[in-house]
Amino acid sequence: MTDKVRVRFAPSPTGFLHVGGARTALYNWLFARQQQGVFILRIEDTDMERSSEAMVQGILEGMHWLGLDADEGPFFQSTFADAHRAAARRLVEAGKAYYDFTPKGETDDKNVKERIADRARLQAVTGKAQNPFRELPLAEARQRVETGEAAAIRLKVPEVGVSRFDDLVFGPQERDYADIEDLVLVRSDGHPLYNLSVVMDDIEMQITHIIRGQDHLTNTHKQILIYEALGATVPRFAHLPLIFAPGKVKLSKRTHGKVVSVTEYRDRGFVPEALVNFLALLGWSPGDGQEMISPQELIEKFNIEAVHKAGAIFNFDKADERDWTDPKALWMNAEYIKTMALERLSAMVAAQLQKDGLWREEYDQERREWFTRTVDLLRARFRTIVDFSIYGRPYFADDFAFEPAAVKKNLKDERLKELLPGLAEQLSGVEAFTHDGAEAALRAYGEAQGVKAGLLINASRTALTGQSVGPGMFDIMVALGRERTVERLRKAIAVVGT
RNA sequence: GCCGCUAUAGUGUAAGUGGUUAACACGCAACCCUCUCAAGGUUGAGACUACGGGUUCGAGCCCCGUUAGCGGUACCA
Repeated sequence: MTDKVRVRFAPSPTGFLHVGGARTALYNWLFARQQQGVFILRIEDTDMERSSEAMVQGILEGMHWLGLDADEGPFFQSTFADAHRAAARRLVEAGKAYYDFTPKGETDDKNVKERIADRARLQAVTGKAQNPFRELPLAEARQRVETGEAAAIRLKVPEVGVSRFDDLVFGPQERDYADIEDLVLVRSDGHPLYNLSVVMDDIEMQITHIIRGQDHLTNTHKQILIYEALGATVPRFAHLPLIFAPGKVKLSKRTHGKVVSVTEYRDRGFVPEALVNFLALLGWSPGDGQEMISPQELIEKFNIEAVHKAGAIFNFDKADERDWTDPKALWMNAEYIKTMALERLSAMVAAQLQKDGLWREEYDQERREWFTRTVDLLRARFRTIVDFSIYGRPYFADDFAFEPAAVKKNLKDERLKELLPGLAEQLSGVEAFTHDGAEAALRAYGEAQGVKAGLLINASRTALTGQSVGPGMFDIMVALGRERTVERLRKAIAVVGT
């Protein structure tokens, strides 16, 4: 490896980072880090109408959150439009491209796909005519352009032969030149088109490996033609299988909502490494069955040639609030929450509580240890950081709601109106308010009252947290402390039997 | 229409150069733990490897065909 690896992630400025784009960015980043190469970010804003600073912000935010910081950039493709136009003109001068004076056709109301098919069917009978301007003498063409006549610039594609390249993921690819039209490089209004722009920029930025979505696979042949016309070295290509929504349909924000946006994962309590881990495994695996892989390990183990060829489905159920995104991603996030360093988790939870107005300065002062211990107690059954604010609310705040189902299940027994205050009384008299101390007191009280301990325990859980599930009851009591425990047990009689 | 890519349980992935009951994870179900479960443990259901041929003693793996899905095909990116 003599030349330093240089890769780029080149998204359109759509206002947010798409999970598919995030995976593409991730694979580029992994490859760059592994090869000690350079990772570049370039915004493909050729389509001027669709771009603005704000549209780029979401992408930057998403990448930064995931930890995929670029070594160079962001660069903006539109900045280089003049160079692209100049290159196209050079190709014309060199006889590798030509001016096409055909008036720009009217676009009817049919969709693109239909128009293309119609034209193809027509050509099947007519026979494909060669562009009449392809062989127009250069001097004549130049003169017409100088008089102000509008002309697009098209690349001259060889009439016979095949184009070949070896894709790192998809293997050997070939395409007949006869199947490739003389592509437009620059529109008649002077606007350089995508295929020219990417190639020019990739040459300029000395990109060695182009890692991108499979939707660019067949067009790669066209781009190679441009590289060759320009006399540039053709880089290596690695196309990535697409990520689909359930039903193998295109994953789009329009139809699938925010699940496709990376910042949504941040906002809904994902640990960035968890999403990175999940995304990495969507189309690639280390082969040894390992699933929990840190970014550092990913860098070591990642192998572009082991990337899958078949598209993957990003599984989620729009109707299910709990499974708002892929269940496996959620599971993975829960694993990270369970196993990550407690200090870091606590910091993330603290930020979340601050955001939701549940934070108290003392959690970082005299109750710091309590706070960390509580986070540790709760993390076993939470799947996102946001869960700490929602399901963890009773632990961090005194105003919390009673879940109707929990009340119905655990606070139905009318006897509880007497038992709960009684239990509160008992607990306030316990000398050591510890897990075992509280348990002993509760069981003794249950026995004295002739009720099963389970009734009191389950009722207490709901009385203390409003929920029917959670950590072991006595752990909850200790976490809340004697005072709050006693108070909540007494107040809960208001909801008994409701 | 034409060109191309792909095809292993519901989902994500395994199964070096063809070799035994197709493995793992998520999800799902049941059971256990028991004070709850959305935690933990155990077990289980779920795939005639898209379909049809062929080569072979033997095919998820090789060959041919079919089908389906997807992508491309544009003065979109």
